[in-house]
Amino acid sequence: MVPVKKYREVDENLVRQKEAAFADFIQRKGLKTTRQRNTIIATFFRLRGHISVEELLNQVKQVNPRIGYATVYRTLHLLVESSLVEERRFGDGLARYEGHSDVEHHDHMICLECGEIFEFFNPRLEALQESLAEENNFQIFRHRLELYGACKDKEACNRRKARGNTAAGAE
Amino acid sequence: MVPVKKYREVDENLVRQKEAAFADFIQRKGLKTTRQRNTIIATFFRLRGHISVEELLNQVKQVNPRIGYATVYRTLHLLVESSLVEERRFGDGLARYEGHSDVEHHDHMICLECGEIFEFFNPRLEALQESLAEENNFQIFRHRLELYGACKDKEACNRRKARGNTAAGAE
DNA sequence: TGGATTACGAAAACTGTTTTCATTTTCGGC
DNA sequence: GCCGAAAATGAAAACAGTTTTCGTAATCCA
Ligand SMILES: [Mn+2]
Ligand SMILES: [Mn+2]
Ligand SMILES: [Zn+2]
Ligand SMILES: [Zn+2]
Repeated sequence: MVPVKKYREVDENLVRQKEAAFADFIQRKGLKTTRQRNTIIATFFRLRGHISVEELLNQVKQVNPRIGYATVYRTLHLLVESSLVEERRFGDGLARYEGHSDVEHHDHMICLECGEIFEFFNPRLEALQESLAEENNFQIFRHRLELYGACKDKEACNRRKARGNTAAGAE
Repeated sequence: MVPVKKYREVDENLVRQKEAAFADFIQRKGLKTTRQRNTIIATFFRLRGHISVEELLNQVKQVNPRIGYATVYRTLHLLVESSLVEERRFGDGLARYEGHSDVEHHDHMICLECGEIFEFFNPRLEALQESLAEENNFQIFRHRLELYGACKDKEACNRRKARGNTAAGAE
């Protein structure tokens, strides 16, 4: 398995690069730069993991309490459209978002006990998918692979469960 | 690629087998046999593909128009709990259900143009997932793999698009 | 067959998300 | 700097799919 690059600390250079890329996107689309959007993306890109709308809004409100749900939703849609962010759905009913500046394409293993999400990437798996698509005369745009199960390390798993992990926290 | 077994016609023996299995499940759980549930499962098991609640209800109502949403939802939950049926979500916002009496475990390729869903199964892919989980000290209970893209056979794809396929129809 | 238990169906409630709409902000041209 | 068209905001309403409630009806075992 190829380990997925992980950042425990926020890489400020990367964040600024992302912010600039989003500004570009906004410009290209003829949209306007706003204080709220800046706050939202600045906050989002400094969060790790798989962030729900509510989690993001809570953080955002600490900077500017007047920002509401609608603007967060709208900004996330723009981030997805700009390809700076990907939407995930792990089956708990909420959309989660992850900036993939710091993690290239990857898939997920989700522990149903403790909520931990492990990220992985394997080139053979990707290649195999391509060859299966080929056989079927099908062209893949994107894919989604999720392995649901449980940690085998029960101590670590229980510890996480105890402190109430959610599906949000990857590593 | 290992082709997934497909039934164009309903296999009445299989359906009756499923009905019996569900009756068993109901019994074991101490629940009651009802006319409505019988109608719903009899209808469901005779449908092919990836069925939404609304599609199922429409069919069911042709047999007994008094049956409502709630009972269909409740019965589908029981079917899933009994492992006779699996719930799918292909990202169009609705849950879809498929009885896997006639199709063993399989994954999906979804054409975003025409809505066609191709089913496939590949042992190497399954094995590879297992070995990746192993490496990660993770035990897989179930998984979900979806390839989103487009048919390369554009004539066939357009034909299907023209007659308004939905994500429901797999082959 | 009585009666505790389970199921039903219509409607209300819920959840996450999107839309509406009145108001405010942005920003290119003057 | 100011104008004004265009875009964005936020509160609230609307929405879609699903779940729950609650009064009534059906099931099924002793
Ligand atoms: Mn991830
Ligand atoms: Mn299928
Ligand atoms: Zn765990
Ligand atoms: Zn197609």
